[in-house]
Amino acid sequence: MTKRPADPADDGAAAVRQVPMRDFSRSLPMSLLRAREAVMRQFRPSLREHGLTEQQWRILRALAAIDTVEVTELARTAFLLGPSLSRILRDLEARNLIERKTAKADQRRSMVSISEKGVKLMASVAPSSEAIYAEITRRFGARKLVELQEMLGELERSLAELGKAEEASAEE
Amino acid sequence: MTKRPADPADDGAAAVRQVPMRDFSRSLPMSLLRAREAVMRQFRPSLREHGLTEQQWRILRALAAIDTVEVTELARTAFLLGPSLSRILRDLEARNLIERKTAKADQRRSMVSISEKGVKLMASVAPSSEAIYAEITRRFGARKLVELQEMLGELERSLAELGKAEEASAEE
DNA sequence: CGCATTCACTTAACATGTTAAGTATCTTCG
DNA sequence: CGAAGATACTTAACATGTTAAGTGAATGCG
Repeated sequence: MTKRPADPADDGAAAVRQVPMRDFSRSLPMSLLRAREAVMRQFRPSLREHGLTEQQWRILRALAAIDTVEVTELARTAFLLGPSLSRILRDLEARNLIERKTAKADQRRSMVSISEKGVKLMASVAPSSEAIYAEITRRFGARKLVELQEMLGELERSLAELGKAEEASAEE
Repeated sequence: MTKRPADPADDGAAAVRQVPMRDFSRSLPMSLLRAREAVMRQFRPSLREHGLTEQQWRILRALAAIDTVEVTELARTAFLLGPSLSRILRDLEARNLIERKTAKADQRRSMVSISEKGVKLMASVAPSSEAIYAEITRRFGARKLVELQEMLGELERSLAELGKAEEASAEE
């Protein structure tokens, strides 16, 4: 048992377990993941009843507010990656919930808007969705909710510029 | 007839939709999603260099701390759904990063543990991972980080029992 | 004991996340 | 003008999220 290499460069596989890192369940990504899941768990059943996924609902909501947008801008608004958005728009268009037409000025751009049917679907989902949000707010506390969201925004801003320097210096 | 200029900005963006709901970008799920993405964006490149996804890393971390667990318990610890875990364990086992053997007492249960190779891989990733976490902590502030995590935990607890009553009354 | 239930996973099927490659269009600049 | 580069998507490929169904092994109970 006293067999222990004095050289710190030597790995000593057995020693690894003595460095457990932070308690796993308390890591920030985990906390965020669990919190978000707790929230989304409330919404999913209602959305599902209306045949919508969380992301599809995000897109419809974004479209309802913006009226008409190009795909790239919609991706930023709904916080979806291009490929995901591309697939979802294809499906939503097939279900006639959105409409698409290429911009005249720039044939590359595709302008997206919510359809009449999409508006109606939103109207049928919104009440229950709002009710759930209200209940969450009530349980957690309206003031704390605002405070939490401010902290989340601040965290986001704190990390916004992190990792840009590397790309600039290590481009290939 | 004067041919209308192809400028799309002239249609006046007709009356904004009626029921705007909360500002979309300020919804709680969105705030949580964005914050988590801002954090994970920092870790992914490093993990990727070592051939690991976020979830695979979660599993290895959980295993390193627990030594040996059954799959269901691991799912709870790593916060993964059964099917996802099942697939990932299959792959990690094929890469010899974990080991599996069915429990003697109960043939249904499968006991999972990290392998020697898995331990070494962890040791090679941990330093950079810890450095990134330290930088995030430094940028956001250690105290605020703790505060944020407490709020997240509280939010989670607030919603823990929500939605259980329905199932009890509306079982099919 | 025997059989319906429950349990611990695993498979299946479909949707999204993530990165890389492809395609068509537009822009730039010689 | 015209080829190189930039843009705005779209496809492809692989991994995970999510729900439902399947499989084999315990358990409960008459």
